[in-house]
Amino acid sequence: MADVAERAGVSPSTVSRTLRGLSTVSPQTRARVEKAARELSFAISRSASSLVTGRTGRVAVLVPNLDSWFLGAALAGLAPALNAAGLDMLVYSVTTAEQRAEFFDRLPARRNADALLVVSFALSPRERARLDDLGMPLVFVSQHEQGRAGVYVDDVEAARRGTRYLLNLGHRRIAYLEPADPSGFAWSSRARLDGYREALAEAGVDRDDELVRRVADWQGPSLDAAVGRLLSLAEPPTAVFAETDDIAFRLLTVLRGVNVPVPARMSVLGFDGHAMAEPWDLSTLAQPARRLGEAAAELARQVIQDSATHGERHVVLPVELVPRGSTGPAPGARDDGEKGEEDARNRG
Amino acid sequence: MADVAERAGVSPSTVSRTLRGLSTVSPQTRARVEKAARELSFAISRSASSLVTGRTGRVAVLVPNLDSWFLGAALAGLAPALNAAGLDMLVYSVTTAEQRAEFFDRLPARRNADALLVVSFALSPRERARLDDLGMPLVFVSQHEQGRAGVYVDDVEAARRGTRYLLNLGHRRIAYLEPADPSGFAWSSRARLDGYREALAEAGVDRDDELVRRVADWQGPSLDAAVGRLLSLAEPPTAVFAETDDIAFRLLTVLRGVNVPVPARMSVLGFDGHAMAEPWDLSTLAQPARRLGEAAAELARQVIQDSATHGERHVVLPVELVPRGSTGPAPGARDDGEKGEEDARNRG
DNA sequence: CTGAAAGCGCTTACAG
DNA sequence: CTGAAAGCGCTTACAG
Repeated sequence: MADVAERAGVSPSTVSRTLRGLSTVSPQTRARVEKAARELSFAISRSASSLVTGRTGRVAVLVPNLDSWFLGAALAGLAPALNAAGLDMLVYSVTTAEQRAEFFDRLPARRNADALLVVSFALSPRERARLDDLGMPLVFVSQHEQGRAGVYVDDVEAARRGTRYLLNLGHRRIAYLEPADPSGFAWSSRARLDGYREALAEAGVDRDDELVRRVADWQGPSLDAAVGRLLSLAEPPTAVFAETDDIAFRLLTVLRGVNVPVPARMSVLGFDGHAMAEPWDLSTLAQPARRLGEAAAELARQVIQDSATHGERHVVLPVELVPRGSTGPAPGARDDGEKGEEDARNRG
Repeated sequence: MADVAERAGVSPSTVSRTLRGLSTVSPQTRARVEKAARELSFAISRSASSLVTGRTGRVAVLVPNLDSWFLGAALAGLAPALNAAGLDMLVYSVTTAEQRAEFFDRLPARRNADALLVVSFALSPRERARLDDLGMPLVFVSQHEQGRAGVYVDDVEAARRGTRYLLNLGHRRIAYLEPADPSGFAWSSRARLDGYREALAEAGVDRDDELVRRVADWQGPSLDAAVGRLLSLAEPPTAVFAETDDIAFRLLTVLRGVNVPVPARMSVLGFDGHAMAEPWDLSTLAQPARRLGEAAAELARQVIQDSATHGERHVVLPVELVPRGSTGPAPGARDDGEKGEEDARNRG
């Protein structure tokens, strides 16, 4: 910066003011400084400036993994939005206990990032306390907590709508497949399961916990086992609600392999709005992952600007049911609408 | 740091030495300092230390998007490996011309990151020049360039092997589907197409550019059009080699929709080793995306350590053909091996 | 093995 | 509108 000052024939103070866009610089001076900076390909040292301002211009993002569709989409929304706000994005993917200890031990200091975005990550009480200790402004993404800034969807309501949709198709035996999270790192609210149960209760369908099965998160045989259990019940389900599209995809594969036609014999409904849901013709509850990321960036900006009032900023984004070919009427269901049509046809 | 020094009854110099793990600190002093630091939840300010050392402890990663399977997997390998080396990961997703100008204008200064990883991103000559000007150490990931550190796979060889596999199944009319990159941001070497052509030439199959079609990168109707073209040729293909698994997935969907059985009437081979390839039963050339990321982290470390000798570090990782159900013998092909078996069976 | 002092490259009152 | 000076929180020779 001293070089730029010399070349432009001004003081470092003036260079600093010019480069930060302060208005208290005369146009001629500004022009000279900008020219000098360009000629020297000068780029400011964030380290030095953050040392004095106390702001780093950086936001840390904590995620439980990086190779899931949801996180990719959320980051794809988050990154440009942060950059547009002049913030850099530091990504920490914490998947092992060791990394976890490291992260909370070393990284979160207020001085190394202006805010921490916690994305679908289940903080322990101790971790929470440590972050608060450090005065780290927090934004929760795809999860929420009282008195904390957060952006998420209404899982209960969405799951309720999804379940109602299946009920409306005449299904009464509706199974629910939830992912087991072996690491326990991912945040889970059980909200989707709650929504599922509420919708069944509303419709007067008896709760049957045999229909709720937990399956290993990614690949592995436990899905086959779950399907086996469901198909061998005295009264097997005619529809399955999968807590994530990833599970739904695997389920579709298993069903195809064991010659259970979808949706003729089994309807399948997913949750996420995964990019592959359309090619798979999977009915799903689409959540706006990208927009969650964008909203998170906006919250981050606000929380950094005044960390006082950030407590109660909650942004809830909508989930849309996208009906596709993987769901259909329950086999043998007495669907009055369809019946009516048939009658009409027969009369015609 | 001054607080810690006071609490431990030592000088800041000693605190600094302790925290950096220098051996020139007596065990008792070290213990006292560490205790004090813990009690104050002290975390060092990277800004201050990088101001004096000239190192930021950060690596910038430039990607053309964030929501593709490949980048997710690569980042999933990269992030923990960088963290393990004590480096933070700054992610820049540059997808529009505006972001692109911003990035090269503002961010890459040597002082704000110790190295830049360029992942599948096509730099313009001017951008290259600017980065060199700034003395930014570069590592190319999933792309390569003479005299530059890089980690990638041998696309030519892999595509050659994939094509040979189809040839060995008796296919002679093999189409090739390549993605169109509307933004032009993604790096492309044409290497896979070259490998495909080489294998055909080796086998004495005439080159037919009617069989090579470019399709829009993501969704959209252009794939249907391409399939229409192929199926309406005088001599339609019996196999399709898709440059990416994403294209292959969409192709499988289209083929199913138009009642072309796979692989009976059409074999489909992908490229990537996408996580969904197994559930889709898609034959593919699997590249080790995660390991590419890990290797990139290692290269970054080396390049930072001595930027002098980083020129010629090239790491080439292997691609494996994973045959699955989407590929089979060409219809009507005279496969001597199978013929032999049939004869044997008939004799038995 | 430990400390005092200088300095990294900025920003920010304070003068003018 | 501009400059001189102090200081942000570290690290690093230099002494001892």
